[in-house]
Amino acid sequence: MTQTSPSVTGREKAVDALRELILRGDFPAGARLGEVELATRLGVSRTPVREALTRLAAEGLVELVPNRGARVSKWSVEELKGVFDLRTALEPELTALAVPKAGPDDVEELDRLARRMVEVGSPGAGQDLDALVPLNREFHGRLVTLAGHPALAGALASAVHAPIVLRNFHTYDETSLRRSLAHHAEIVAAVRAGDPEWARAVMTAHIRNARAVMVRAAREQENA
Amino acid sequence: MTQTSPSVTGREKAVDALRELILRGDFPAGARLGEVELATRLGVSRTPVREALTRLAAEGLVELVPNRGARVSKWSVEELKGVFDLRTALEPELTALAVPKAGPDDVEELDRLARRMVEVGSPGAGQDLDALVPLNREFHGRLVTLAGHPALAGALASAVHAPIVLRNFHTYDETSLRRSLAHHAEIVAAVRAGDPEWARAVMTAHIRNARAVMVRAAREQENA
DNA sequence: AAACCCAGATTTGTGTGCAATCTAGGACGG
DNA sequence: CCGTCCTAGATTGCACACAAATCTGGGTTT
Repeated sequence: MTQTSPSVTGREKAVDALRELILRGDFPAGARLGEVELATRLGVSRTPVREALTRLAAEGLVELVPNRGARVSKWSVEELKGVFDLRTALEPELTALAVPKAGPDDVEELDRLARRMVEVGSPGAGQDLDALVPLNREFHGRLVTLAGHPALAGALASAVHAPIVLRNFHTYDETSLRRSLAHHAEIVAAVRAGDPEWARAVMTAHIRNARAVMVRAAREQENA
Repeated sequence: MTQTSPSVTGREKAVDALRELILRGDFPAGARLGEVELATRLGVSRTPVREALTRLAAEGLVELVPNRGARVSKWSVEELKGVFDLRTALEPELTALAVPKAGPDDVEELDRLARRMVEVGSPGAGQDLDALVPLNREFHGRLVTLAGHPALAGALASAVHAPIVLRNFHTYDETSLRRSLAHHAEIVAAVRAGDPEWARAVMTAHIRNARAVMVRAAREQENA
């Protein structure tokens, strides 16, 4: 679902820039997004900014209330559950589809990403939870791209955004984090073995593990 | 996925009006959508029209090419298959979720819709395939709403649009059409019986039947 | 005759002004 | 003291104007 076209128009530039800003966490969830503020920051006028906001609203990244402007989306516990239900319905299937399409280079790259995540994710001196976010995006994104199924991928895209905005890896307890990293490695093994059902099963477990972590974190935050 | 808010702003008005125009078939698939033309037709300026177009593009109803305007979406055979894969992944699940939430009134209404579809859909003097389209939308829409799962429903929405734009019932052969109408009745029976798995299975069959019909029709059209 | 090229016309992209709406804060009355 | 009303500032929604890009048709060249 990444934008691959040249994007010469200001609107596309604004969409990509703003999406990246939000996904990278420059704006906290719930933050107000003033049109003039964004226009200044992105170096364009309000018009392309408005169009970018409507588009990101359609992607689910921002919420748009008439006459009251835009905010970075927030998710209630129930909404978060729903988002992970959606991932559960789609991402294991996409993973299974990706398996027969993965060539040696793809497996190699997935393996590299999984190993790198273990490096920066393991507790200790070198741990860097923020570095985990882009690596994780890349890992899941590669699998989705390999699947070669734009319709499913498009439907999944908005569901993948939610946990990213919530800066997820900081909410993992150590056990769940290790489990999650192990899942990545096991998915690579399944892909290498050419076993779609194995990959599907591990991805399902991976998502349900993440769901448990995120739901617990969101519930705690709601009660605070 | 239906817009329930008052929608006082011109943009919302434009989105809803334009979506309805496209779904009702006022514009054929692939038709060019000029901004000034739409602005005149909807009685607003180009600005809200542009925002409506970007939103409908996100819903998958229109395709937006930079500097070259908007067209009503067309689907290749491969894309159509993908869209039905998405429906297969989501709609049976939503149907199963709807079963325990349906009250007597809901069952009654679904039954009424299913019967009405048999009336206007059965070959003979009273057959009116165009009248089938809104009834079918209503039937599936009710089930989705009952499920009470906004995340899944949102992801499904774009997938439901595609067959509607293609004015689907004209492409059904008689056997497939009777089968489709029977599915509706059987889903009502499953809901009445409170059996989610039954409902899920029939909905899966319903979608695969539709998929076969649409794919065949699209392939013929592509070879013409 | 076919391909190319170039200007005019049309259409989209962007900036900006103004009206409508919302928000914050204080004055007023209970 | 608390709640309501009202006003001022700020922000969004929309329309319009201009700039940039694309499309069309006719004429020229090979």
